[in-house]
Amino acid sequence: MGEHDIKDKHGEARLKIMDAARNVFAEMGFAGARMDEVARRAGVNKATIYYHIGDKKELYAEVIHQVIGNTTDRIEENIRRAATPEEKIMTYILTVAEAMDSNPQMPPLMMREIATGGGNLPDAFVLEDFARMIDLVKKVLDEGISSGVFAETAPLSLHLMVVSTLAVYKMTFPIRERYKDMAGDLILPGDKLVGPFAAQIGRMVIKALRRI
Amino acid sequence: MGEHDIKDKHGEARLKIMDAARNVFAEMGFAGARMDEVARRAGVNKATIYYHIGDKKELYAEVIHQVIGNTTDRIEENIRRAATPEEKIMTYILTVAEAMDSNPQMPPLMMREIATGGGNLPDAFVLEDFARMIDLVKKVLDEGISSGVFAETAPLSLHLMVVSTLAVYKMTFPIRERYKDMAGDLILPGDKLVGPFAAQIGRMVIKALRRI
DNA sequence: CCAGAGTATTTTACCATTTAGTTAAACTGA
DNA sequence: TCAGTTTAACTAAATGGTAAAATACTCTGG
Repeated sequence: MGEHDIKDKHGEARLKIMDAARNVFAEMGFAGARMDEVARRAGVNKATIYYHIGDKKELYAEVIHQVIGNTTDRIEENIRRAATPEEKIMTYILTVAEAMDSNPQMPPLMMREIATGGGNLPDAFVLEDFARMIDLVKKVLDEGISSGVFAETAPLSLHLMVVSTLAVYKMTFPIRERYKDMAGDLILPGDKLVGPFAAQIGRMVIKALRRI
Repeated sequence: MGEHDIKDKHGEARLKIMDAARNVFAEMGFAGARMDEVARRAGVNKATIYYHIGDKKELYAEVIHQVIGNTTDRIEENIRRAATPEEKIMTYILTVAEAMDSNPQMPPLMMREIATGGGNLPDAFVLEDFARMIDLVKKVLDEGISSGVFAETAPLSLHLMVVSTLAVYKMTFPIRERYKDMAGDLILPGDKLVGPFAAQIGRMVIKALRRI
């Protein structure tokens, strides 16, 4: 522990580097990201990155860990406050949406990582975070199933559905924006998830989960 | 037209190049893809790529066009054969699943493109293909809504949900495989979409769409 | 409180490699 | 011969990474 805290003492350079790296990796992907660009945005010399963190791979792993861990924490916390299984599902969906809204680097990082088959994922953290998340969903589903409101459903299916739908909606904003004129009312507006879109997805998911 | 046919005459080099390029871009993304690697896999000198197709961007655009156009065609065709709106929705989902199963480069290409905000998308084709797809979904939904079986639903929401869920499931196969031992029954097996997974998603989506 | 030795951090300047793209020569078939 | 095609060889720029000098900071004994 005490290792992925924000930083103990004079971690200002480290913070600025991580912040810049998160954005650069999200925008350009691992291969597209440039160490020079990270240094430029962090307002730091490139060699400083190597001094504080390490090479490109280590920097990337650090970024992924930070983002995934942070989000999982939030969801776990919020879900506790809801009462019924249906409320818990809705809370879970809204919290994922909220996490993506307030942490816009998360969807692209996630999607790119998935697109590479997780090739750059550092085992250590990710397994833990990921398993924790699925387990969370499973518990809510089990509660709903045993109380008779939910039909039998695979937790992973549900989770993939929720996360991918929200992430893709978020990420397609520029594309939707670009083709707005031509497609008219077919195109949904906005890039905020929290609001009509997340609510609609929430309702659809709950309907899909219900017995009968 | 006659321009995105497989090729008229001695298009063997072109075919091999496109085939290699599709795979390399799918595996490595645009920035990660190397022209030398494409040439190597195509069994062709690098300069031949520039002679037949053009630079990296043109090659990429060609690949995207081929993949998206091809898939949209298939869905449009298959959906015609279904009778009721519910059957059409199921057909639509199964066809997307089938397209992804038989064209495994599609999900990663799609996801990466979405993750970059469509930055590399060539306007010309994509707009057309994309609009066609959404319009298709809209017609099926409208039919179901006016006949009273479906509730009002945004076509784009539905489409994003279906496509992203299937793509993400497909792409998480290596990750799921990797963590199989630890997570036990939480992890769904297999990488084929057509079968239990697509069927389950189909059922869930239809339930979600139903009035009441 | 301070000199200055010692440590941590940052920067400059650089290298080796990779990579997109080009050129001009060689080859092929009609 | 000649247009179409392929190839080897090359270039220029970009890029990940490093070594060593320069700077900032900390801590000690006087």
